[in-house]
Amino acid sequence: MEKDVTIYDIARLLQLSPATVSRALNDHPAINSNTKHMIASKAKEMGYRSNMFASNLRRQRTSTIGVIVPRLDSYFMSTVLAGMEKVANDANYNLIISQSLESVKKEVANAKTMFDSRVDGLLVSLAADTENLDHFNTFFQKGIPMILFDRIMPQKNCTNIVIDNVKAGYDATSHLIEQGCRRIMHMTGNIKRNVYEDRLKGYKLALMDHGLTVDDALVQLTNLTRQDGLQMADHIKHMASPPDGLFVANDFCAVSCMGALKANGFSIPGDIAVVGFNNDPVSQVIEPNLTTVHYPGQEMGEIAAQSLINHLNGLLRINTTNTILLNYELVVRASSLRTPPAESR
Amino acid sequence: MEKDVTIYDIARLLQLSPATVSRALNDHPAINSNTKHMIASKAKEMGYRSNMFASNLRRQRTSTIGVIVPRLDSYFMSTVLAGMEKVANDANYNLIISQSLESVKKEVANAKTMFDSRVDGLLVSLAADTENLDHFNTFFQKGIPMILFDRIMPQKNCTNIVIDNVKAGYDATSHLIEQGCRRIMHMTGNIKRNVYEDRLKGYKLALMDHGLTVDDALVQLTNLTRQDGLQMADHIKHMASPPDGLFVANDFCAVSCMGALKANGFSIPGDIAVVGFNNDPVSQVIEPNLTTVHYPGQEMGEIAAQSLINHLNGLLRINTTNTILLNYELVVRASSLRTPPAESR
DNA sequence: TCTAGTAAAGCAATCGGTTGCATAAAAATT
DNA sequence: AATTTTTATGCAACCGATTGCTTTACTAGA
Repeated sequence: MEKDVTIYDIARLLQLSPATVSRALNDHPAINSNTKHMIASKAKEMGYRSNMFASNLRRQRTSTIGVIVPRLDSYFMSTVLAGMEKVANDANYNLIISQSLESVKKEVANAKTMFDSRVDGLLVSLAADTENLDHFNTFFQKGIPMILFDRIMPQKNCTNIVIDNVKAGYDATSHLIEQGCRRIMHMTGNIKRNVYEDRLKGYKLALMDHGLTVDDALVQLTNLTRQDGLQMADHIKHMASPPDGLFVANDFCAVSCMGALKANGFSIPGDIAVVGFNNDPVSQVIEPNLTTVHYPGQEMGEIAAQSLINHLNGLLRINTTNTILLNYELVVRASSLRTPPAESR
Repeated sequence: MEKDVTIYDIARLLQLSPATVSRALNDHPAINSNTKHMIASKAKEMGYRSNMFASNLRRQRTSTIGVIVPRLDSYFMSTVLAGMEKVANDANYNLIISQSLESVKKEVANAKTMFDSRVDGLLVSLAADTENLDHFNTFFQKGIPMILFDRIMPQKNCTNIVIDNVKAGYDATSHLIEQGCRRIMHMTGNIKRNVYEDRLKGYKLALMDHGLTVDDALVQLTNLTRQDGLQMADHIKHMASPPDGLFVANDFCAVSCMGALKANGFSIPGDIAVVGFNNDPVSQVIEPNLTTVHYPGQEMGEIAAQSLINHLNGLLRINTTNTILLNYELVVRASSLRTPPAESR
């Protein structure tokens, strides 16, 4: 357990002052480039590593970014984090990641922890039942930048990164209509969350644009769990006139519902055509494969992290409320395809 | 953007020395309890938060634990991390989480980052192709404790936390045998990893104990991806005498294989009984529901984190190579049940 | 009353970089 | 040759909490 090498050790060996060593290692312009090289190689030789705590203490910043997400256990979130990690590593930032498990209470606690850890900035995707951003006020007051992604909420001085969920919901619903569906059910999550609210909006718009009426009985708000999917299948079974199309705002729930529907004798897509959301791997496990909306997690993570870091480095200002929209893609698979695909020439 | 409150501010207002304030806040015995209360309430009133960097710098420790896992996007890993987070928060430790994405290269990079961040300890689950622990040598040399969980590798001075994969594999295979299977195929991952190696061992032992011979053609090493599952189904379809039982070391892969088998006209469990591993939620999506091995992620995370923290606090020594075994459970579902369940009275 | 003992609090050094402000040496200008 | 400018480096204070050692103020025992 040898002692750590410090800039003082390097300075002593090279007959220089610690100040010079510090500047050299930070590539300060006032240092002669020969000196820099000499110091750099000596540092490497001695196995020097900068003491982040001394540095942070003096600089009053931490090179740490806090990340709060509802859950880690989705393919989507995993790719988001991979993207963030990549960017953060390249920029010499650390990530502190925590999950709210969809509860405001835990989100509040996480925010406090992040604050006490003095993160330089925050990347957040909101829990299901978060009503407001009051628990982030300490950050706003201190001018600590925060970026919301995917599960967002309008907020002054806060960049949002998201896909156009209204349009995506519109496309998904329109696709079902084009496949001949006329009674389309929409199953979604807590509409406090933009992602669900907007998909619902898109659903309604698509119906209206195609001359269909919105039947409130066909809009079902749930928690989108496996259990909810099963219950919905049961509900559909007992409906006087069941839907002929089903748009679920989450693949996993869609898939569990499909399984139960099949077990109850519904044919998919014959009786009911189904579209999910997120392009979770499970969508390719179920038979028939699930039509879904894909959007780029890795890219969303990279952009979120990069925007935050750029802002921290003064390269970009997040002073005006601004929103970055990413592209999505409707991935059509068998669960919704009633017409044979158009001939490809 | 007000300035932060420091112990000097508190000291000045209360006409005390910073030393006393520091000791009081750390509940030092030499401080009068009235003084402690007075300081504590003043600190709260002023919104004081300790500067971890000053503290870390002085104490030469970071109150940070590094976590390296292959991937974040499994239900299992998400629960593990939830458990770690809980324990770490309660003990005032921070977590730095990174994923190796199953690549040694990234694992090495992550280890370096963790080292430079001066984590107090490390919790690691190894990537698929990690051959040795050389990239953690810097930690061993410095005496920084490390605990391996789930994907482990024997190592001096390193606690391992794991389930008895041999026994679990044995139980899964025995269950299939009890259901009347005689040609049981085993599909597993890279047997560099204990989890796969051991499950394979258990599989072989069970066969032998029940008087069945091990047929190498029935042991398939793959990456356990969706694609691998599909290919395996195809392979089985073309076998002269297909297996009547299938034990897959991963639920997701098992499920994709099942789907393809069904599409090829195999009945499950009639023609082939299937058992998976991990109790992933997807096991309850597929029809028939998948028999699988459940083990407690949250608990594994809690125990790993708690053991590490105890060691850091000197309450527990990880000096001898020791292994903590957690319980698992074979969850029998329809995919393997050929006999009606015994009457429950 | 005097001294030893104890409880409570303060002094000052320390952890390892960073940075504003000198300073010294070399180069350029007059 | 004298002066200004540029380049390269050093000095020393600072960031905020911690802690070994002292000091002060009481209390108890002789």
